[in-house]
Amino acid sequence: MNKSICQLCSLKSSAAEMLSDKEICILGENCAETHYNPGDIIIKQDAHSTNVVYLKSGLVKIHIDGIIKDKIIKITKAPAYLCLPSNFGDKINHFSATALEPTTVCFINLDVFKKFIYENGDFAYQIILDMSKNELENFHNCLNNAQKQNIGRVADVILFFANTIYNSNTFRLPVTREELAALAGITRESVSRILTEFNNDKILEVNGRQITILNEKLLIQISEKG
Amino acid sequence: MNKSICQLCSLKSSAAEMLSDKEICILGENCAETHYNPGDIIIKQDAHSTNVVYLKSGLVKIHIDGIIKDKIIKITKAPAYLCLPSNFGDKINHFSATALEPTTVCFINLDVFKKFIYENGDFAYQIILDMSKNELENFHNCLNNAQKQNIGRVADVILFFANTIYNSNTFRLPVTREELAALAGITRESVSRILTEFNNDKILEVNGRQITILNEKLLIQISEKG
DNA sequence: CGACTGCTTGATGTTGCTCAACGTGCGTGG
DNA sequence: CCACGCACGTTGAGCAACATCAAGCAGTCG
Repeated sequence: MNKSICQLCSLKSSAAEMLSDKEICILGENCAETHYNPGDIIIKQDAHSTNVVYLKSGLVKIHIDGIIKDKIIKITKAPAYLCLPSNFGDKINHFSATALEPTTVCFINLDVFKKFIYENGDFAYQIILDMSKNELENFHNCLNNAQKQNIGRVADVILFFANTIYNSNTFRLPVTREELAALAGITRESVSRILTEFNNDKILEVNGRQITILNEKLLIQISEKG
Repeated sequence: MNKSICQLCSLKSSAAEMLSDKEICILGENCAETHYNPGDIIIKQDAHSTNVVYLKSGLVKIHIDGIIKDKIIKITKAPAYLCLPSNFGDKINHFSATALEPTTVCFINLDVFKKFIYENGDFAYQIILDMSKNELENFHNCLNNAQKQNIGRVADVILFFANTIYNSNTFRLPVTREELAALAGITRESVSRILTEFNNDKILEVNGRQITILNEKLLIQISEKG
């Protein structure tokens, strides 16, 4: 881990942009940067949550060991704070976070972070904005998972990677079929079947993890109508 | 609607407790109290979100018109802020809120609320705490709905009313079977079947909307193992 | 009394999970 | 270098869980 020079950081969060020079200095002294490779565990579920975790670059999955099987809550792209609610809730990490791509993370001292909230209204407001957007997104996901059937969920996940993560209709999945299933809340067999079906119907071109969307309109339809 | 005298209000939120006398005064001038009866709509989905909504007393359901059918996101008991994320997100209400019992609500001017966040760190921190707890709860719900089968979901909902809403093993459901189904994410027929099954197995005593939990231990087991 | 709402129960069809078999690529150790 | 185990992926068959459809009942309101 390195003490980071936050003044020079070009990847500040919108909240950190609100900090004064003096506060940025304090941040730098209470902040450690770490690098992770794909598969590395960044946060472990049920561990004590002692730091705010800022995802500076990279891609991670937020997941939880369910009673029965692992469930991936969501995929988060930098920049983002990871699991703020765990920091302020009961101080226990409710989720694990694992890197999917090479990822850089800053661990920020929780007390310093709190101090900023107390003393810098603009900072606090940005954090609240951030949490609000997050929660709305989560609700959207929940609804999908609650009402759609398998084919719609898979369509959803594909569109999510295309639109939100890679901004491209052709991309390489950063996850296995197993993880895809955990994300959609179904079995890996079902994922497999649906992907080959999409391939046969010329909706996708599937080649291992390489995906190309051929008929986006239809895919959106499938995603929407369930 | 009445201008409320916030100074004398005994049902302040933990955030409002942090306000100074002067701020409470400002709050009083920018706050309107309204009463609702069961079935009354408090917030309407897709409407412009112009006020912070504080649930002072009563019980409401937060729901959303899905593509296919209505889904109840959750049941919220006073005291609580309703839908803060909608206020700070895109200013559109993402959910509807409907009273289930006689309910009192304070509408607070959003600009005044923001001002408090900017200028009073304790207030901002309490709001963040509140949102954090909310989000953790929501995740818990999401997980349940994602992994459990029908019988476990119904057990969950019954335990929720017993433990969280009424703090008693005998209570009267504030919702129809239809709403119970929308809350558990299943059909009303399934709810019906499972409740009679619970009744036959002496787990519950079901008498219309009147519920008594006879075998809580078993009910918890059913809820946990899915 | 008829219309309506809320609830229950049974019959039937569909969805998707489980289980099992098998193919493939990769790394390890003999 | 080959044999083997292992993770990942695909495919098919059977079955359980649920939704849907349909019918009927009780209570209520005009």
